[in-house]
Amino acid sequence: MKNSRELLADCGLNCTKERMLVIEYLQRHRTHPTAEEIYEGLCKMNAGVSRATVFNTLKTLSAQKALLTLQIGDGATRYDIYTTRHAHFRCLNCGKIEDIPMRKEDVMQLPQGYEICQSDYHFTGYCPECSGKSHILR
Amino acid sequence: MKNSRELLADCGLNCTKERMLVIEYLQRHRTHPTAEEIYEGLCKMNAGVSRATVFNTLKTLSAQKALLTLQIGDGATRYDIYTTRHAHFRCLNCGKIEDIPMRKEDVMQLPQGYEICQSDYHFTGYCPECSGKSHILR
DNA sequence: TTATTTTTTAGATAAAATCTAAATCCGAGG
DNA sequence: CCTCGGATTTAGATTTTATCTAAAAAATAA
Repeated sequence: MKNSRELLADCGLNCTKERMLVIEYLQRHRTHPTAEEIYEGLCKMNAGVSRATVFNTLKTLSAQKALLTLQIGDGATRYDIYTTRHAHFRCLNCGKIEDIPMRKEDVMQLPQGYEICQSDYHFTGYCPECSGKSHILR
Repeated sequence: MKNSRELLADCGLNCTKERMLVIEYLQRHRTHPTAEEIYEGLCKMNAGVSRATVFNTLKTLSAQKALLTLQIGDGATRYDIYTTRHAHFRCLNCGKIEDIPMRKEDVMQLPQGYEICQSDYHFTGYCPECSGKSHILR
């Protein structure tokens, strides 16, 4: 796994303490957190990083394709520092968002002429742990 | 194409003038509009429908799976009244959102145990019309 | 019709993200 | 190491998107 300093250098971005903290938070928390969750996590560490910086950093890194942005239908944008091809699954019962491996043959080909910069494959439903349970809460 | 009255009946929803107007707007505008765009469109028609009603109606209809909600990464949620299986493509140059047909074999299978309620396959990039053009504006 | 329930409404509120402009930091060049 | 200029950070204001509230209106049931 690339460290935060290397990752920033590869993106051609200056190395700042704030950017490193955001990257390292995402590397430690593979839960697809929102900007707000990252901000609160850093606050608890007394990192002294402002909310605007968290948003700025996430925006800058995603412009460099150093992280994925996820709009998976439960409000705020979520972020994923692992950028190798995979799909996402969100459980309607427990709320967790899981990475789903994607094989090459799972990637849909678009008609000639489209230039793809990004693709997102999202599933919503009940995960194996929640699927068997009573549906009363639904 | 089902008319708005039939569509509401099929969902077990009361038939109101406001709901019919929202459904008919979506049937006439296959551009994947936002709630705000629908509201403004109805205002121009002097439909006298409030913003809250547009949001309420969209939420009610999507809970009944009578329409798709799209979070395709450019801000507000977008809506699509055509609910047969298809993917979406958003052009970074001209901004349009296109429907992309999906064959059965394009649908990825998840591992055993997952219960899928919804799946979304979104592509972002440059459409055939914009792909050839100068990249200066990017 | 009358009663009951559902829906609509305008405006207030909340949530998510961006903007602003002043302060601070980074790092290239000396 | 030090300085300078551009890049970055910051707190708070603002904007955007969506939801909440409770009273009024409309739809449905009796």
